[in-house]
Amino acid sequence: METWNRHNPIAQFTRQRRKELNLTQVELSDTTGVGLRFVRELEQGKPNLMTDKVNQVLLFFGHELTPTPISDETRRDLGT
Amino acid sequence: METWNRHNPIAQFTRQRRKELNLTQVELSDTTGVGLRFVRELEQGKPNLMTDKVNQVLLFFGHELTPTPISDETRRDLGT
DNA sequence: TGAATTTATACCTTTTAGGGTATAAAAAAG
DNA sequence: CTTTTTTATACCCTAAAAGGTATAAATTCA
Repeated sequence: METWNRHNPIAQFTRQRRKELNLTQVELSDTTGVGLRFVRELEQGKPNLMTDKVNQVLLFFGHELTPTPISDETRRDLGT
Repeated sequence: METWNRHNPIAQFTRQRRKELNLTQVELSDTTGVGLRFVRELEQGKPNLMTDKVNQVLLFFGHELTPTPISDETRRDLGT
């Protein structure tokens, strides 16, 4: 099983934004319409998610998934 | 069923980069290790993909999926 | 401290993404 | 134009994501 990583870009972004708005995971789940379990797996860095669910959450923060140059953080994870 | 969109950021990016390198879908499939069908669905803008598969392809181009502010293109799609 | 709230883990079920392959359509090459 | 290559569509199958819920751990705050 691939390993989870709470510090991947998506997980980190979501958790940070949610906290900034002082929302609980339950509230974020309700407002975005995704399941509570999904919010949790997302924030805990589950390695495999469906893009439309992720975007459903990101949209709430005015964001979406797009390809960007690999970050140092990620490069470190890849052992490069 | 949600509608496909060949012009979404991920689809567009992948197709463009692949062409720049003069690769066929088959070649991209082989070198990245994802199925050929996946490459096709990706480039044709299937609305729902798994993030790790997408990243498996993007990695080949030195990129990865991250949250970015919503583009005008996407905003148009959302009818906003 | 202890009570209340928030987050994390575990189990089961339904749905669907992705792989493989075979075929058709379209594009490129000759 | 005809042939070859590339891309697109259609089918079945398997694996796993996402949902719901119940419980446990951790955090907050009185």
